Amino acid sequence: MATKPRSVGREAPRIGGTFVHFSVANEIGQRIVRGDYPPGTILPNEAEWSAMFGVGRSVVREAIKMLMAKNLLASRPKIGSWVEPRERWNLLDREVLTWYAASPERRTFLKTVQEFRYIIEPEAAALASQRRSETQMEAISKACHEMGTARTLSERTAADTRFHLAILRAAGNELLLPLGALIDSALEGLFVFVTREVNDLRHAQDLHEEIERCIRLQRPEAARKAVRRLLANTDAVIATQDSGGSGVRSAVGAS
Amino acid sequence: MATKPRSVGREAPRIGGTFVHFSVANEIGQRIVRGDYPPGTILPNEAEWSAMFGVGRSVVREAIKMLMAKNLLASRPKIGSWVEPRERWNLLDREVLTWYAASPERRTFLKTVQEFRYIIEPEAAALASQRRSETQMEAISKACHEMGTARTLSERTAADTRFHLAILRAAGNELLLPLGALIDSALEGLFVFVTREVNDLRHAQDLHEEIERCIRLQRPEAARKAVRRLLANTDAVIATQDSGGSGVRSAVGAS
DNA sequence: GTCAATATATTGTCTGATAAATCGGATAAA
DNA sequence: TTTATCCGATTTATCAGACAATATATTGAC
Repeated sequence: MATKPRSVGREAPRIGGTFVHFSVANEIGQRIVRGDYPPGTILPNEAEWSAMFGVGRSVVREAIKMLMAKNLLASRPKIGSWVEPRERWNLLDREVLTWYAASPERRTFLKTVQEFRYIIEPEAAALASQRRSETQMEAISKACHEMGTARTLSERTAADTRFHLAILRAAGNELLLPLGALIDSALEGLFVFVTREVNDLRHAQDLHEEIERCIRLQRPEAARKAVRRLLANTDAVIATQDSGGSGVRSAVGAS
Repeated sequence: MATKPRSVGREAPRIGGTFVHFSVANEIGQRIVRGDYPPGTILPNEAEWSAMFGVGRSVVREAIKMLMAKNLLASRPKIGSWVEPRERWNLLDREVLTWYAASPERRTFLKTVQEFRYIIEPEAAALASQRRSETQMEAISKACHEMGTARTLSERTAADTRFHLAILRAAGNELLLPLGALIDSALEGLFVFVTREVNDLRHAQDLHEEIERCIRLQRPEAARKAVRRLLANTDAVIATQDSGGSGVRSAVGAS
């Protein structure tokens, strides 16, 4: 069973468990967001991609349809496929955001996302403090507590993410949750973590617990302010690493 | 040119100017969001869709890839395609939101979107009042003025949309703009308009102009409050129509 | 020089065939 | 009886080759 014949009739049709059209979409999408093909550019035609990646034309077509669904490109007969203007891109898409995070504009990306959190999260916390059910409150408290007792950094980050998502869920708006999940997954995708001294960690934990308390006590305005304090703290961390580090594994966590 | 021969060699490969795979994706997507196939359901297979719509298999496959790109479904050999759980859907997508708006849950949708605007737009206005450039300010003022002088309702609505988008653009966050465009297009997709008496229209116009003024004078906090007032006004309209109307062409505009 | 017909290149669509993956049942073994 | 293994069937994944539709570019006519 360990060594099945595996009769490879053709060249590997799959790569690492994901399907080929997915890989191709990923590759082309990344190139577009990265800026290899600026908006307005006519992309290589189907045949060229096909030859370039060594896959069938249908695979290329399906990959392109996936990118069309994200508004990264459009196409018409005889013209070819072209990159859509940036404003049309569906930036609120997990994959697109991931590609963005991996692009040379990573710095801009970080600032944009961080600012975006200033808009979303305070309000979410306020809503959550008004509407959270008991079960939702438990989930929030549990995640918060687990953040405090986490032994490894990745454990802590995971709990942090759960904490934020639990708040968004408790806010009870169907559009808020995907938005938060989007941001979290984009940041997570950077594979970078907050590297703070213990003091900072302790401080961050206090800030999280304050948020938890505000939501428990159902105090919207206080919750809003608490979240703002937490975000300001993260800002400071970003700023530090930004100015200080050259290529220092710079740094933002889910918190 | 009006009556080209059109030599239809085969059965109409296109429908109303849009390509077939697009129509098919639209149809299947709408059915999923509408709830015809609840999450977890195995969808009809390629051959069935193909026969059902009278199109080739490649068209079905490409349509399905587009829906996969929106996380509405996933598929694997021998299993077929199944509807993904709702939490995975990319609700922050223009088309998905449009399908949602057209579903039986339209009521829920309206409430969710309206609440969402409470979160986004006040902050956007505050940011805009701090960062708007002169050109951006001109765009905002122009749209606001055109709202006041519009002769038809649809003209007014269009100007209203421009007004909101101009503010979001001036806020200078790359993630904010798609979000606003998303909301506007979703509401617009409802094909419903605010039907107020002249008094209400006048009042709404005043509220818009107040926002414009706050942004011009660069007063973030005042802008925030002005937007909240505008939204509250819209809320009232929705509530009225909600309780009053049976099927009364009920009602939300871009404002 | 302007306008119309034609050539051409590219995507859109259809069809048929092979590969891969997995479910379900049948069969064999403990 | 229960468990493990194998085989067949079904469905998507992929390939390959064809024709249709369409818009640009070229060419020709006036």
